[in-house]
Order: sequence, then structure tokens, then C-alpha cells
Amino acid sequence: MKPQVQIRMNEGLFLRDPLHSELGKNIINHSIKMIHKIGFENFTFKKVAEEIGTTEAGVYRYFENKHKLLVYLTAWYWGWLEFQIIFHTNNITDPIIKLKKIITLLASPVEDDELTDHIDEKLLHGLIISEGSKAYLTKEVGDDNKKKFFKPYKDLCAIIGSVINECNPKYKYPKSLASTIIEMAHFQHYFMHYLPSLTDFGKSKEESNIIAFLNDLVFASIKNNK
Amino acid sequence: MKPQVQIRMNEGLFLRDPLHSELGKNIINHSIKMIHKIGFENFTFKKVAEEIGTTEAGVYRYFENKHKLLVYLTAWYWGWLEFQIIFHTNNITDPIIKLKKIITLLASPVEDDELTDHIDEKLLHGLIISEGSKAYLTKEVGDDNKKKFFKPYKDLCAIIGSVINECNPKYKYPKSLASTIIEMAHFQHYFMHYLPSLTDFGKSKEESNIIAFLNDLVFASIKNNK
DNA sequence: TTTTAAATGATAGCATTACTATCATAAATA
DNA sequence: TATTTATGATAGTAATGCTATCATTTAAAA
Repeated sequence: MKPQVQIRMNEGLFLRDPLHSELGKNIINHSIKMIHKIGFENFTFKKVAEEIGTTEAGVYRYFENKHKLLVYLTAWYWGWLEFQIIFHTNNITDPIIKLKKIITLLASPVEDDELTDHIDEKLLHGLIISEGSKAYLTKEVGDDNKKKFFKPYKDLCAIIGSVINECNPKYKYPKSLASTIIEMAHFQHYFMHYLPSLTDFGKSKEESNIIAFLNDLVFASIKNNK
Repeated sequence: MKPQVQIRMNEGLFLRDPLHSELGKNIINHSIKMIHKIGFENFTFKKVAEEIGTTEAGVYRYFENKHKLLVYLTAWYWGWLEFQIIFHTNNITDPIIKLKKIITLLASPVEDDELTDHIDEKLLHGLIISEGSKAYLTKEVGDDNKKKFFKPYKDLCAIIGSVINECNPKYKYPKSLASTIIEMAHFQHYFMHYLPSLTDFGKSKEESNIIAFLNDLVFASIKNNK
């Protein structure tokens, strides 16, 4: 039995804690698989219920609707990524090396994390790339924000922003640069695969190019305002 | 009667050309208004039909489904923006000034364009900011791309990429930087309004800050690799 | 160990969504 | 004037997005 890490989740995101029961974990796992496979628009509670061998009503007991489930998954992902970043940059003092590591963690293909049994991070990463923005690109963004549903995302952004600030306290846009890094780590990945002419990496399709691009972008900007 | 500009549209996007009839124009106009107001997820053909005073079937004669309509609106927007950029940078020879103008055009609040009677660009701009990415963040992205539905977006990106290339032919990521500018012009705007802690402009909420940020980002990167 | 509570399964139902089809009529075109 | 073509009116159907009820199984408290 390996040590397990759990991400603390906002209780407003679920009706019943999915990680406290087998059925709940099944819902999470199969939802990730299914959304990844057929896309969020085509995903329904009925379909995932059938896949699991429970009923639609069974899924509704855990999540109010599929939007909440998506927000849950994104929140979990950002929380997990924050943990990954803190874990992997813990011993690094130089903020520049730290920021480079963060960029690598953001843009690298994710390996399944042994510390969390219940979630396939690799699949989840793919899901967040193509569906993640839909969590906040809704009319409910204000309400959801009030309920702190996006706190993990904002926390992550704040952490990255503070590392940028450490690199160069005079740089004027640490938070916007941080959100740019996060979004572009994902969007460039998506573009590279599905709309390659929007990137310079269409042929190789390798994440290392995105990391190089982001490093170039970020450190040129930070240095520039010294 | 002022001269009118029309954006050439991919015929695969509609069943019947909406700009060739009053009903069609009504569908476009009221769809923009309604999606802007209630969000794409809550928008239905039935609702917009009732608003216009036609029937659901009437709207379906113009567009296959609401996804196609969204792709149509985004394609129109990018086509229109390309025209704006070509129009407003026509006489500029210095690529640096040109690129600055492009960034300003991308990130500024849009004024309603007198050259197009039939579409409210200001509303459409707001719609594209919050719903635009949903046009390509779907499982159909590959099919839609094959049908050239995203050509206007890609063309715009190519134009900006070539201006970046003119500024510094040695810069390695002109296309990725171009798509970054385009996406961030919109995302930073969205964040500034709805998730302000993801930006450095939460208090003022002024687009000029986004323009300054993007200029800083872009020209630092371009200069850096000279 | 009993008793009680909590979670699940099974089934039903209902309003809305996302369409497709048909037929009559009005408007535009040949 | 004949004939396409576009619109209006109405119906219908499968899927979606839920809510509700009741029996049963499982787990926790007494």
C-alpha cells in the first residue's frame, strides 16, 4: 500500500463526496474516460451510468449536473498540479530554475501519478486541454467564482505569478504572464495536434517545442523589464 | 446608402445563405444578441425563432445546428478582423508599427462597423471572447478543419505571423506567438472581467492595459532573438 | 446484536432540446 | 401565367436533463 495523496475539494462541487465510495470513484474514472473519448458535449450522465452499471439517478446523487462535474475535474486537476509543482520545486531556490521547472511541468505529457490511485492523470490532462476552458467560459462564471470553484486555478496562477515576481520584481505583469503560460501550455498543445498551422510545431508534434517556446516567451519578457 | 463590405463565407457553414434574405439576417442578428445575453449553452433555435417571430424549422433551414451557427459567427468575425487589419495597416511599411497596430485592433473594444449593416460587431466581439473557443474545442475539430471552417482564423494567424517574421526573421516561433496574441487578447479580457485575479488589471478593467501587456510580451520576445 | 440510518438499485415521469417531415401559402422568378 | 423557391404552421420522435418514489442492500450506532 503506497502512500496516497488527496486533493482537498470544495464541497460545493458535489452533492456526495465521490472519492468516499466505490460508486463515486467509478463515476469519476469513467467520466474522465468517457469525456475524453466522446467530448463534453456528447457526454451524458445516462451514458456514464450505463457504462458503470448504475442508473442515471445514481450519478445525479453525486453531481448536480455535468457542468459541476467538469468544474470538479478541473479543480481537482489544478489542485493536483499545484501539488506537483510544490513537490518538484521544493528544493529549488533559484526562481529562474524554478520557473523553468514549472513550465516543463505545465507543458509536459503527464505520467500517471502513483500517489493517486483513483484518477488517471494522463487522461485527465488530455481532457483539461480540450475541455478545461469550458469550466469557466459560461454565464455562471460569476456565481461559480463566488463559490470559490476556481480557487485551485487562481492559487496556481498566484504561485506562478509570485515566482515570476521573484525573478524580476520590476516586471509589471506577473499574473497575466502566469495565466498566459498556463493557457498557452494547453492551447499550443491542442493547436499542435488539431490546428497545426496555428503553431510552429506542426510537423514534429513534440511537447518539447512548446516548452522551448514558452521559456523563450517568458524569460525574454522578464529580462526585458529589468 | 453607404458602401457595404461583405465577408466571403465558406458555403459548408450554412444550408441557405443567411445574408441573402431578411429572415436570414434576422437569425444572425438575434442569434448574436441572444448568445451574448444567455450564453451558447442556453441558446436554442426554438428560443431565437420565437424572438424573431418565425419557427424552429425556419431556423433549421438556414443552419444545420447551433454549432454550425457558432462556427459561422466566429468565421465571419475572423474574416472581418482580417479585413480590419488589412484596411488599417495598409499604408504602414514599418512591421513593428504594423504589429503594434494589429495588437491594438485585437485587444481594443470594437466599435460598430458602418461598412457592415447587418452585424453588430461590438456584440459579436463580446460573444467571440466568451464563446469563440467553443467553435474548435469539440470532437469535430478535425472534420471541421478539413472542411476549411477555420480558414479565416488560420489566415489571420498567418498574416500576424508573417508580420512578426518581418520584424525579426530569426525569431523562431512566429505562428505560435501569433496565436498566443490572438488568444490572449481575448482571454485576458475575459479574465479581467470575470476572474480578475488571473490578471494584473483587475482594478482598472481597461483594455489599454491588455494592449500594453501584449506589446511588452511580443516585442520583448522578438527583440530577444535578434 | 439489534436498530437505525445511509447509500444504492429499479422504475417512472416530465419538460425541454434537437432535430425531421409534411403541407399550405406567399413571394419571387421565368 | 406558370413555376420554382421561401416561409409559416403544425406534428412528431428520440434523446437530454432532470426529479421523485420505493424497495433493498450496506454500513454505522445503540
